[in-house]
Amino acid sequence: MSRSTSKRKKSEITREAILESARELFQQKSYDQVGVREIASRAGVDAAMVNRYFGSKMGLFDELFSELEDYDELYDVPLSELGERLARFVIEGELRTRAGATLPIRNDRTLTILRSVGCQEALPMLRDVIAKRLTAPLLRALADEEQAVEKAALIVSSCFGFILIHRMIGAACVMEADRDTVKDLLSKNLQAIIDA
Amino acid sequence: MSRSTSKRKKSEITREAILESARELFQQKSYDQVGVREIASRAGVDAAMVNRYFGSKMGLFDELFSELEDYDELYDVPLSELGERLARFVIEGELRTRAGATLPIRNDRTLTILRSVGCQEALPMLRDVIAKRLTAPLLRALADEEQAVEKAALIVSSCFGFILIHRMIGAACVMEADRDTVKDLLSKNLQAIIDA
DNA sequence: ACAAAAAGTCAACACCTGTTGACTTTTTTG
DNA sequence: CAAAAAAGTCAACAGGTGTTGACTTTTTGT
Repeated sequence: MSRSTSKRKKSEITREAILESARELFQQKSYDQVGVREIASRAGVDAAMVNRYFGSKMGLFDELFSELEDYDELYDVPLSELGERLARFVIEGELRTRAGATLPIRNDRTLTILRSVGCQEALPMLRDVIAKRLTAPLLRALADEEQAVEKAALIVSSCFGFILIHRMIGAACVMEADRDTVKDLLSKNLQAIIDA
Repeated sequence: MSRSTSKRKKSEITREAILESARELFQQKSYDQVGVREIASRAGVDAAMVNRYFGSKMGLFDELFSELEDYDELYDVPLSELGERLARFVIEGELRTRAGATLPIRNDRTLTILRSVGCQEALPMLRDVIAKRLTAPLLRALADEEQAVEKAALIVSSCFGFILIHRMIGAACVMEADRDTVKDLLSKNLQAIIDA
């Protein structure tokens, strides 16, 4: 009944401020290029708060992937349409259903994974996220297909590869390419893997 | 005529020792996870030697890409065979001609690129290497095709993506996949992009 | 309103980083 | 052989890192 139940508890606010700051920064830079002081100051709090709320810098980083969306929705479509859906997701960064509604799935966290994949300290956890959260649902969707494992490996490679080259490296060849043409090519390409 | 012309000049030896040490380490860890002291000690010299011979840590890193092989050879094959050749190169890491000779092309440096692609300091240079040394020859090979830029973008994405998932992340789905099946799928997949 | 508990601040610790300049040792040259 | 030049060593610098514990302020429950 005290004034703190109407507003969110203060601790919740700063905790969320730290998380939001970390989301932004870890999407721009790799794990060891982002300092706890930088995260804290952007959140308007002291650096020690990171350790208070998340135990350690790695604890905070870990938390970013606990809040990862459920990717089963992404694959919840007839196999004959999966290629196109994946291409849209990879290139547009978000996913709209045919009806026009926006699914709560964005691939921002994929970029965060890629940024820090060079950090030995973070790699084991990221590998785990990729396996359990991203690949496993795809494998489930492909379960009835022959060579499901190999197809999944190639699909994951292609998707990550495109996001890497496009959003992270910003390689010239991709930036100069026509967006719709690329989307069409990628769409048919992914579908070809599925149908192989 | 002094004894130093028979043996290689001492300075050449340590210079090469530093380079070899750097090649190994930067292939295993990212740019900012490898220290100059680590490089030097593995080469059996003092850390200050890195700065003496290469100006700075970044100067040494830069040097690793000056010695990059010429990738024109990789694409010097009829377009109808390019898909298979790229797949072999990506998966096996080296390239044998039909005759059995080994071309002096390895994709080790590709791994070095991927390891450090998360480092803001190194990214501009790596982006340049990708554009000028890896992508440009491919674009030349595809010059007569329609949608050459878009096809190149997708091919580069797929190749980098596979090396990323396979050699760097070591994701479960790829490690469990049957090597020959994956090679066959990737080969046909890349060829499909070329022929699209 | 008072005491207990939670939240936040601050300074310091121990360690590591790339780089530099003075110094010593080795090699080459005249 | 002696002097000049090259090669290598060493210690220190200035800055940054994540983390911690003591302390102060704010909020909570009675």
